[in-house]
Amino acid sequence: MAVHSRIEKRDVPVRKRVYENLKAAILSGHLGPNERLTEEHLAETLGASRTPVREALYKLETEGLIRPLETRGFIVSGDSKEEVEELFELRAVLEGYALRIISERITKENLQQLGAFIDKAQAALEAGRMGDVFKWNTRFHDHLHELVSDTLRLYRMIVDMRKQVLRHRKETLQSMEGAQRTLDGHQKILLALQLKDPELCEKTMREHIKLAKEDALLALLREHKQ
Amino acid sequence: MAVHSRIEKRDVPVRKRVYENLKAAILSGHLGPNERLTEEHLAETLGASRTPVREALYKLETEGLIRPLETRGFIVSGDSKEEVEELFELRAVLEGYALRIISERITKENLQQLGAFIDKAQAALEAGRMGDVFKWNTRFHDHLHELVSDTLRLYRMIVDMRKQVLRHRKETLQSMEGAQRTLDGHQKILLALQLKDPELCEKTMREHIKLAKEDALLALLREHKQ
DNA sequence: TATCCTCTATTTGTATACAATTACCGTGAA
DNA sequence: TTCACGGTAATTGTATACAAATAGAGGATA
Repeated sequence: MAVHSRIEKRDVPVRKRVYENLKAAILSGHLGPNERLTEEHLAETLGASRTPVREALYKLETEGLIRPLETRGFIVSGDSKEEVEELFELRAVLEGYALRIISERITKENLQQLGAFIDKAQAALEAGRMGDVFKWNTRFHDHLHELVSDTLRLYRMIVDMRKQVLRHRKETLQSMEGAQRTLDGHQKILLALQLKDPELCEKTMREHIKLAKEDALLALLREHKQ
Repeated sequence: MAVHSRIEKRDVPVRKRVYENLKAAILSGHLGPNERLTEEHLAETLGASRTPVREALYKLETEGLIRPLETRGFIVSGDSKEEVEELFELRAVLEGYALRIISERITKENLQQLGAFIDKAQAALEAGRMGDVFKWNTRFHDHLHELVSDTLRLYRMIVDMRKQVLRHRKETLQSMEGAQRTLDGHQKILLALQLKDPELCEKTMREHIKLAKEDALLALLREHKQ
């Protein structure tokens, strides 16, 4: 056992482990918004020294997941209406642009693959397996993202934002109507891609994400009302 | 003298100073592409310990200014044709979107101010004071950026990219035709804003930055030919 | 009782120490 | 000459130490 953990430590840098743990804790909601973070405490909790913790904190700061307090420490960024809105707006812009690029380089195989994901999600929806709907929808987007993975900056930004969005999306997909709307959106995206119309692609993706934004905002509202 | 420098140190954190210095060195070309960076060496040069240097390095990495070597150390990211292209493309998308937002909230005073910047740049151009042309053009963009400074993510991204772009723009504006084209672009942007047409605003800004991209690529080509 | 001041406990910023990893150089054998 | 091997120097990852800054509590004074 001791040996095993030592091997793990050798392979994965502590800094990385700390970073991933913190990020997961924030995105999963384990560390709630406005929670205060101090280096010492985190270091203890995560079983590391302050050095890697700081590095993780600074990285999370540049990603906007936490923000520095005026004087000392950080707090987890809240998900105010404005912030959620901004996040989705930016996603809409970036993913819209990405789809424009994609439309110019997509192959028949890619289109088939995307279609297959939609079909699987649709089948899952009809069978009421919401977990699977989520899974195939995720695959759909992942497949699209892969297609711009060479455009490194864009790719990074999109993947990053998508991760942040996940914390506002758990509940959204739990409603059948929401899920059906998402699927319709994917269908439209596929159509735009098949037409190879960059302009339409960009527009369609923007609208798709705008819809997701509305859902997320509604969910947020419900959450705050409780 | 010693006292003075000590006061400076007290106000500005070393980490920040190191970061700014490194960034400036890279953007100004003092640290050329493919230059190898080691913590120890940088720490010595900048008169700091390794801790703040590391922090600065990691930050620069997330910004894409440097990239980690396979095993150890970092190198300054080169400005390959692809990277420059990508940078400008993304700028076009983000600033286009920003102008769309701006068009919905801009005031008469803002429009007048922007017009004044254009006039001053034009006058400077006709007088052959290229330095001033650059200055007023910068003010023009800065003024626009201020108008989205509440949209924090977007604002940060734009400001960041703009800084990175500067290293590809020094020579561009030295040609009279290039400067005149830039000014024409600004005039068009102002017009689109006056019309309060979001669609047109986005399109116009994209085109404006696409032009800047062409200039930058030409400059890059010249540079590589030498 | 309210306010200001001081002292202490936290907490962060920076430097440094140490271990582990990797590159680099030289030497020897085929 | 070339390749392989071993050892040393360089470099990084992490922990820790220490100083500076700050918040917060408690006491003194009005």
